[in-house]
Amino acid sequence: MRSYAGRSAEERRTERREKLIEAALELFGTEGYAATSIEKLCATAGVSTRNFYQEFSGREDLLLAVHGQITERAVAGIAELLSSLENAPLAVRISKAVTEYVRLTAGDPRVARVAYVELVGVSQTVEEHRLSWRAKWSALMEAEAARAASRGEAVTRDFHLSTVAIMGAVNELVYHWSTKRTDASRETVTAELTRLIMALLTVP
Amino acid sequence: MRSYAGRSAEERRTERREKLIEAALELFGTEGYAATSIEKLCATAGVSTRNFYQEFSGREDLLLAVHGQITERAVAGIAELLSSLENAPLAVRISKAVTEYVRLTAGDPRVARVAYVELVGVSQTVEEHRLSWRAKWSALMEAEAARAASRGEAVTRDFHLSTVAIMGAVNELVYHWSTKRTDASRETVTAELTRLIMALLTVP
DNA sequence: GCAAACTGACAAGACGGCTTTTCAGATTTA
DNA sequence: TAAATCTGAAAAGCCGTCTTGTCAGTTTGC
Repeated sequence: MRSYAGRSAEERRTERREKLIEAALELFGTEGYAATSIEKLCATAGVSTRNFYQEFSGREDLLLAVHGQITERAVAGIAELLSSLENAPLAVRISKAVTEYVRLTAGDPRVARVAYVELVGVSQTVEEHRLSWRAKWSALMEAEAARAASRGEAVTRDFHLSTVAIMGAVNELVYHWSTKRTDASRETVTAELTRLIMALLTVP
Repeated sequence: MRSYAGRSAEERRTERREKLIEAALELFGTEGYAATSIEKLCATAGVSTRNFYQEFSGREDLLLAVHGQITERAVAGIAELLSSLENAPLAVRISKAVTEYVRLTAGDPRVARVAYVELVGVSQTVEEHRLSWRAKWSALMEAEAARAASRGEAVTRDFHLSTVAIMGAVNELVYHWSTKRTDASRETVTAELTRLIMALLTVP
């Protein structure tokens, strides 16, 4: 491996990888995963098919990479936000977390589509990836609920099913809003979700 | 067209159609839509590929037929149930409707998988079909909410976003439970959903 | 300047599924 | 019984995609 065009081999690989992930976000997020061939991906990224197979084992691998990037950003953003609101009241923590989540995932409609539509039902492998992320989100929310309960801000009960329901509600609403923004303002959407989550945490 | 093997042409066509829909439910619901070829479908149904193309324009057409059957049964079941509970209190109507919905869609895990996973993100056409059904459910729920409000059983506000959130919550939880029944009893699931819906209808 | 390494573009083989056609055999009607 | 009709099974052509291999041209290190 030798440097080339002023860049090291490592840099060239990383750059190609990023260009392919960007192209995947664009194509998977607008035309759909099923309708996107590897040739289209490479043409959009300005990369040869040979390069493609140097970075990814196939189209599915690229899909997982795109989703991984999206979700890692979202998890990191929410975790950082919550830790910065250490002593804020529950309603504020929930409201700000929801607002940030909506911003991160629905800010770009392509992101929402990849995360909530294109990733679903692709294959056994992708499905396992999807469900494992879902479990992580669920655990994060259960921890937050337990914290609220211990501070007397929420009732004490098993919140596992509640977190699953919340994920469904949040994702469906975020996707709905990302496709039909005329339906309501962003504030209305976050208010609706905050109301739902607060209700689940405080109603016995 | 002539009768054959004691059956009219119409009967033979209907029977083949039903056998194909049953095979599709089995294969789409266990191995997945993407992994199911037309040959597999025909072999499972005990029908030739020639017959297949006499009944359906392609694999996607069959998927829509399966989902149509599932959803029509669910809508009809819920509508009938609600009209039979004309004067029952809201909590009872919601609870029984949720119970019936869970029974209809999660009773058979294959049904849940086809409805909530395999139908998502297949193609533009299928997506339109899916979103139009979602809009119908939303309208049904909005009407029910308006009815409850006029009887003083719910607050008066725009419930559109709430119905979208409810659909997400219900579908996610039903699917979750249909795959991991050990997590909770059916009663726990319906109780969780009833709580969520009642909270959204009564919290301002 | 030169050999070695790397590049993108292109092509070609492999593969699998879709869709139509063919065909021999079974069943019905006259 | 004979002709017409319908049947399932098999095959064959078609198509698009994936994946690997080749190649001439460019850049690098010495």
